Amino acid sequence: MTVSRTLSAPDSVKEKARLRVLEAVRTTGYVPNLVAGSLRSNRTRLIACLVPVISSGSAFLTAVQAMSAAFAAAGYQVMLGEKGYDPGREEQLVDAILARRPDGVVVVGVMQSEQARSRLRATGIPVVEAWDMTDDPIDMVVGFSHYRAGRAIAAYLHSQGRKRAGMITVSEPRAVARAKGFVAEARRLGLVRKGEPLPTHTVDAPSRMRHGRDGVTALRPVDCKIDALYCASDLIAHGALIECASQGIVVPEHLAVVGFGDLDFAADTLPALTTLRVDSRAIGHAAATNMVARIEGEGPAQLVLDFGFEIVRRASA
Amino acid sequence: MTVSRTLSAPDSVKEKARLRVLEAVRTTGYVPNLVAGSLRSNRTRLIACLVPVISSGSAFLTAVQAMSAAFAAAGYQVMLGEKGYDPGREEQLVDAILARRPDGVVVVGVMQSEQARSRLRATGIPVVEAWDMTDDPIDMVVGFSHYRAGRAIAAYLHSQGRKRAGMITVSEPRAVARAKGFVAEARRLGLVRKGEPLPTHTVDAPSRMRHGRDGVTALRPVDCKIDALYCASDLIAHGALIECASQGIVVPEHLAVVGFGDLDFAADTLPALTTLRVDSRAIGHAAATNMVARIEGEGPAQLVLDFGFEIVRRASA
DNA sequence: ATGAAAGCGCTAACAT
DNA sequence: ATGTTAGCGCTTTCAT
Repeated sequence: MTVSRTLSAPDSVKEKARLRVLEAVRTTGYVPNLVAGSLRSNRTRLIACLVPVISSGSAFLTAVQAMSAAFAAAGYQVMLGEKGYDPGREEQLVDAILARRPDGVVVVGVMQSEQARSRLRATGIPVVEAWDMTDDPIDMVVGFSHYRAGRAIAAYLHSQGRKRAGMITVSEPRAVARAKGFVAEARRLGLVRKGEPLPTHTVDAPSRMRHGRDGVTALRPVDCKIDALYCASDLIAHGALIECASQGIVVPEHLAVVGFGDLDFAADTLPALTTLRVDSRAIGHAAATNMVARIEGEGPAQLVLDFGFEIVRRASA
Repeated sequence: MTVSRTLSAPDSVKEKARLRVLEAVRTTGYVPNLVAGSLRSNRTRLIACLVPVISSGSAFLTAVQAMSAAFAAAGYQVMLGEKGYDPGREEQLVDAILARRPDGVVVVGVMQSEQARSRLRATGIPVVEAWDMTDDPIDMVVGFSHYRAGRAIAAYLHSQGRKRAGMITVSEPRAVARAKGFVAEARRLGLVRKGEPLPTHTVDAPSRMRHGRDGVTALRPVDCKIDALYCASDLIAHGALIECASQGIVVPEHLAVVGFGDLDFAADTLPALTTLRVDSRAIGHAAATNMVARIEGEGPAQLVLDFGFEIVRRASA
């Protein structure tokens, strides 16, 4: 017990005993067995973090990074799981995760599978859904509304005097929500021809610059007379800028281009990219600190944090 | 015991008993406690994966993704740890990790701290150092030589008739190794003026497109008469291409630009980026499968896998 | 094919 | 401030 106390609550041990213990720890190379400790105390100090995919250019990576740093600082380790975009996989993953008895689960993006959601809820374990808003949270939510983000982009383009909108979007739940918001607002503001669909090019996640190039080629902005293009990610938008340059379409004179995410290259494209910024670092940090507070019993019983977003106006729109 | 067997070795249980167990599992919502199982069996089915940083645009992310998929398929969960670029942090992290008794540790890039290395070695736990080669491995190594990669890029530029080389590099161990190789070979081949240093712009990790733009501005390729530029990452190279375009420096006529990593946007820049490709997916997969084989007792006693690299010739050089 | 006994290495709870 | 006892929920081992 004196060893245990020395390592977990040094102040409760007299200096003399503590020094003897630390000396013995050093000479023997003793490393405590957290597996045993976890079994007894029913606390693993493990957090499961479920992400859609591990891929560069995903805007949420920054949130994951901020989160993992904040958790590490509080003495928690992060276990990573890839949900993929398949609900069946989610259920398996949730069971594999729960078997390890994490002290908390962070879901980046909402969990699709209803069965997985109810399984999580049933355990009573703290859950943060990060990077999205939902009407029916499992537990805590920290993020922003993708639907409203899409609307804000359409409104911005309209406010800049644009007349006809097009978009390149991704078949991934958050991007779909943004696309819906974009279309709804674009239609409301007259950026879409009556009775016609909004010119759209849809690609599979995860986004790549290639998709932006292909999207511009497929949409043929000159022919279909659009003067504003929303892209579901900055990576796609960057590809669109490049394709425009190579086709002689002048941005923003002929075509305004808006991205999403304000990734760290957005200010350095030609022309600099107008985009929607989300404070990923803050979201990740808040997800972690609220989770830790909840676990350690000082947390909020309920929590819905909407961090919102802002349009970053640069040269491309 | 029949429950335990049903869940871990179903074939050793008669069908009747098995069905009863599975039915009970379903109705009670029983989720086995792997913490207890791990304590008794001394196997956690956890793999610790230590990465330099979680950041988009790092070429090794693809390796991490392939690895985590292969581990998941084999029934192992991945615990993520950020080493940062600070050796002190490495030691703390290694202790925190070892306390969880992972069945294996994957280090992306070699471990800097000698103390951390010997601590890992002392435990006898399987270790894979991935994404690099080293003369003094802790255990297994799967990767390629960054030094040779740097040399290959210099040799390629020389073979294309280039006369004077410059570079934009990053203060991160792997990039430093490449830079050394690049300088050595460039000097040997006469791409550097006698008695002068190779024109170099150095930035902090992780790389960003901004660094490429700043690097071109700082190096002033026209004034210092370089006609070949090596960039430590594709992201930096892309920034360099953009800055060249905005300054009217024509690539490749005035300046050949080579990147590193062959990230998925490399073919889509203007002009398309010549770069050095590493088969990250294969490296990640091999790291995982060899680790699993070793853990499960069928693995190689020793292992050094050099996956090499290839120059992908595109328009920029 | 199934069951009984023991114990993995800690820490909660209680005693001194 | 330190020590004693018991037990977390499994799996190994041995018995039937």
